Amino acid sequence: MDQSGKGQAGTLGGAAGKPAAPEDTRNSTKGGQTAARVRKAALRLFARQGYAAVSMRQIAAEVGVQPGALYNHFATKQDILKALMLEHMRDLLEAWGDRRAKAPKDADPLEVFVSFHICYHLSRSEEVFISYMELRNLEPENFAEVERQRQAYEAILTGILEDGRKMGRYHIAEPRVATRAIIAMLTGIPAWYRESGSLTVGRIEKIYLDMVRGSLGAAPDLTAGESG
Amino acid sequence: MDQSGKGQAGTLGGAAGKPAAPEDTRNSTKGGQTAARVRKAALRLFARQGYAAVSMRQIAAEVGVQPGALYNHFATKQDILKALMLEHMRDLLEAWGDRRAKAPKDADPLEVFVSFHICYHLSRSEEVFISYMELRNLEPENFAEVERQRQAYEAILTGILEDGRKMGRYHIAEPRVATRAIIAMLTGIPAWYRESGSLTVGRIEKIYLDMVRGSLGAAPDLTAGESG
Amino acid sequence: MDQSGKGQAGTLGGAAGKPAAPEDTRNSTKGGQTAARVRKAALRLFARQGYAAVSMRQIAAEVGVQPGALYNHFATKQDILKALMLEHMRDLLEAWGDRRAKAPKDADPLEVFVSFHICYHLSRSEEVFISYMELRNLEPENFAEVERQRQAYEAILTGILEDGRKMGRYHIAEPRVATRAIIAMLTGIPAWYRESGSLTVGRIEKIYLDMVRGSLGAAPDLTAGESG
Amino acid sequence: MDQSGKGQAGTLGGAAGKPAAPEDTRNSTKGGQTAARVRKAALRLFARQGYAAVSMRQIAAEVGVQPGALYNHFATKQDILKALMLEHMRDLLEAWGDRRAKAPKDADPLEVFVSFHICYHLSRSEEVFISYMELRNLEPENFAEVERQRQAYEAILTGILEDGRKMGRYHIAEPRVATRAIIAMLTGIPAWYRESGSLTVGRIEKIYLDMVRGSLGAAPDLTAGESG
DNA sequence: AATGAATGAGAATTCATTCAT
DNA sequence: CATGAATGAATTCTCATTCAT
Repeated sequence: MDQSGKGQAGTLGGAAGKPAAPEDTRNSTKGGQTAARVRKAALRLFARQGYAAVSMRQIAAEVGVQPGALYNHFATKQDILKALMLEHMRDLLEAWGDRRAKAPKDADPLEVFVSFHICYHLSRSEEVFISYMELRNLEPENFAEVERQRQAYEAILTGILEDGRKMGRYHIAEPRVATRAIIAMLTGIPAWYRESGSLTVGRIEKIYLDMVRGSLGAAPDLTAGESG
Repeated sequence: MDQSGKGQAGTLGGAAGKPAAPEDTRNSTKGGQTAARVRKAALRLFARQGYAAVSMRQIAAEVGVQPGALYNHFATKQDILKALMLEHMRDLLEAWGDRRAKAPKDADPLEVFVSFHICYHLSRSEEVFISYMELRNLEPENFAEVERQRQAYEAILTGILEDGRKMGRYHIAEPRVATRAIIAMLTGIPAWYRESGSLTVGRIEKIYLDMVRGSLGAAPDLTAGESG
Repeated sequence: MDQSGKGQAGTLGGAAGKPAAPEDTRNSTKGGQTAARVRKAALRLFARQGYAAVSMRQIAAEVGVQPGALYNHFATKQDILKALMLEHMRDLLEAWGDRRAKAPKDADPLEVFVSFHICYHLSRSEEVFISYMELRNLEPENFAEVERQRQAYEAILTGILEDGRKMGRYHIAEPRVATRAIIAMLTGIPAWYRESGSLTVGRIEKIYLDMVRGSLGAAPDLTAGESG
Repeated sequence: MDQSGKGQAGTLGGAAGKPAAPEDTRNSTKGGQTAARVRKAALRLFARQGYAAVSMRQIAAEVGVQPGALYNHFATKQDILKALMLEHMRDLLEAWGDRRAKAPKDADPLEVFVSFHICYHLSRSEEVFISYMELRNLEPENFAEVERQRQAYEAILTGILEDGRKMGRYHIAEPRVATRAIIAMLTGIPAWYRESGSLTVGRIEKIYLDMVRGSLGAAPDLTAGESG
């Protein structure tokens, strides 16, 4: 019953991002289409109101279907959440794999990661938001699976930091701590970013990359002037 | 059922809003004691399960009282959340006022703030957690009030950063962005910190202070060696 | 549980009358004053919302007192209703006694009764309304008592009708039926009467007296022209 | 617990308002049957105990269903009341339309109306009772609708009276007042009428018709002797 | 694959009433 | 005589889920 100190996240307000592609589940059948619409509706509603505050009836209404019909696609409400979160983590790791593969060999891995993280999190802000906020509503098994993937993702950055430290580029006391600090910093962006604001994504990437480098004790990137 | 150690991140702010009635937290009368116990029980439960997932029955059971008795102290469930959040923000700002007053005149303001933020957030992790997670469950008016205080709190750090920039100590493109980045970084700590872990609070303060300074382009503090 | 066919009444809207005199209970003590205010508040509320829909809390709020204080004056909510209804019937019969005593010996008893009934019911419309509407909410014993007094009141008119029949003035098949018909007709007045309307009470009395006389097959009263 | 024979009186009206959806009363589907049973149970219970004193649980128990199931048929408790009252008024006006159509051309309209009103109100006494007692529990919009129909019904009698006055048959000062007086008189019947009593409906009709005619200053109907 | 109706549990809140102070 | 706090039961209504059609 007691679950203390769980999942604090700050991407409040979230939801400014583009909706997940409906092809995610690659279903061209009528049922598959409905399942995708359920996922989409649940994603929006969970992000805005929270898993516990959203009813199956609300989701059904959003989809334009009776509540009972949802159970043709998901066995329980919990299963919808599980699907959203597991797919999000899987997509995140997949997307990182793609990005790394496409990056030039001589690119700064830290820069690639920071840029990727910011872009991805801004474009999938609802999934990201849910992934932080609703962890405690996952059943233990599902929670463990997501946690594993989260750690895998963190390990990517930790690896980059350790490599950089070995090469003398970064001065880091605790790579695991630095990893968390950086990811927290970056993940906070969607909480305040607005497309309508004055800052472009590119500018945000630049600012944050500089801050991240600085926090690692790295020499500033001299290919550009002082950021700002 | 217990799934501890879930992710926490986010930006924070705050301002000297209207204080809640001081009687709210009095402890002298019988009713005041019950009200305090309600607050405490709700704090724990909201932090662990989330506002929407906690029932008044649960709170009452925790307090050792019938559900109806809660309504002698709080008109609605929402009012409990409102009280917890407004009091937290008020306390946070008050605590900062105390800390700043006690700090030596020649202390580095950034260091004082970072140290304060980490200590306070580690010592009041449930309030902090709720303040991030349950914002969306606040009714608009209450939300606006909390938001005002949050912004006032952020303004403290922004002020420190701008002063440092004027003095040439910090190289910051966008103080508002830097503020959010730093607060997100610091606020993420309670999500992974465990008293039983190997890192002391003092050590965490040191590591984060170095990272924060670095992120601001400040010269490292040479009174100690490489942080570690 | 089953109370079929009870108390249909039509004095809807009621409540245009003057409040009952607070001296009803002849209490000059502080407590007596509160009791009177409870009665008054309950009268208004019962008339407007119905006994079942009014809470002790509402009554207390109207009186400006905490709910528990009501129990210093009435043992139960039912007792308030009982007091209002029994006092109303007692007052009605008392008022009739007064009126008859004051009437000139040669006055037409029917005219006196009709005039009395209309005036009294218009001036005490809330009590009247409650007396019809809330009969079914009286406990059986209290109901029986009120019913007895109601029958006593009806018997007054029945007596007048029977006297008139014996004297050949009225042509009535069933005096008991005629009694109910006339009382229903008269009691319906407060449901539509408005002080702000174009009809004075005097005019209403005239119209109804003519109708009542006609319904009894009496020769019209030639002391005035055709009513209208 | 059973206290029968409580007072009933009042004025009534009605008009050809918007018909409720005709599916409301269908009986073909399983749900339609349940809805009809809900209506029936609520009718009985509201008539006996009053709207405010009846709980959804009680209605559900009467229907033999769980309380939640009621909400598949009526969105709120208020909606049940609304349905009962609107349908009653609609049925009353429809029934009058039928009766008038069937009456011989040379029949006395007043006689037709009085006979219709008495019969209809004796045969539908629960609906009638609720329609008088629970008006104040209708939400304003629903109340207005019922009121409109009530006035339309009253207008039928007012029309008859005015026609009779023009023809010199009736001597009436205020047809609107006379309408209310007559309707109050007639509507009071179900409050005391018992099938087991000594008076037949036919006899009651005769007595009341004579009283009504007399109250209008009409010559008594000489096709029968003194009513009785 | 969807509907309409149902279940059984549980939600927030209110109720009449009691009682120590 | 009034208060503030409590009880225990009840209130309307919503919930996730099931299932025959």
